[in-house]
Amino acid sequence: MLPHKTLPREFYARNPKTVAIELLGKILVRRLGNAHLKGIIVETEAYYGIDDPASRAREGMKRYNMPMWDTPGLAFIYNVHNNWMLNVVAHEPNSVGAVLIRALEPLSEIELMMANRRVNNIIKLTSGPGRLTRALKIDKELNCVDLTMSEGPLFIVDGEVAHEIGSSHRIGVRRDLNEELRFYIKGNPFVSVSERRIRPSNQP
DNA sequence: CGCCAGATTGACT
DNA sequence: GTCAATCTGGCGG
Repeated sequence: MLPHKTLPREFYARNPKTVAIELLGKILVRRLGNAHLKGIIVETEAYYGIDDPASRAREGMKRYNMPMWDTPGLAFIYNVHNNWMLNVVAHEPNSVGAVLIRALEPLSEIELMMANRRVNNIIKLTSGPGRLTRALKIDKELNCVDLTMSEGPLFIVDGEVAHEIGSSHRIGVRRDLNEELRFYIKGNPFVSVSERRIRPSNQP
């Protein structure tokens, strides 16, 4: 089997919703020294620009959210309640957007991930946006890293997983759009919130 | 500088 | 189910 190829820039230069759906099954790779920590992306969320009340871009361009206006395929990383959120910049030309990586299925260097998280329950290892960044040692140092570069510390490569896709409203946001923008691989045990625990909508 | 909100998590009733 | 820890960025004084 040939080594997986990184996803090209054009992959990310599309509507965030499309990118969120197509990132499912792809493989996130974190290089730490000689080790490659890998996980299959099993859950994502799409965020738009100023028209999206749940988006970090809703208040217009600030220093911390500038990557959302930047080149598609860069990492956009910020902190929420002491947890780092890993996003991929994704939008059409002259637009704004990002995709949040919410859960991974651990693939390789699982021992290292467990050591980083100090848990021995593999289900809890990378099932959640804050959990996976801890397991893969991802923080603001990697903000704006180019995820199309296999020479870098963090990148995304093609996967070969056939899967069925589920969708729901986004998790944990205060003001959601009336649109399902969370996507996950159906039946995958590493998805952060089980299907039956999802309410039909976040709308008031 | 202090205050507050937030795309969370883990511990606990 | 409840609830607090803990950090960062934005904003007001």
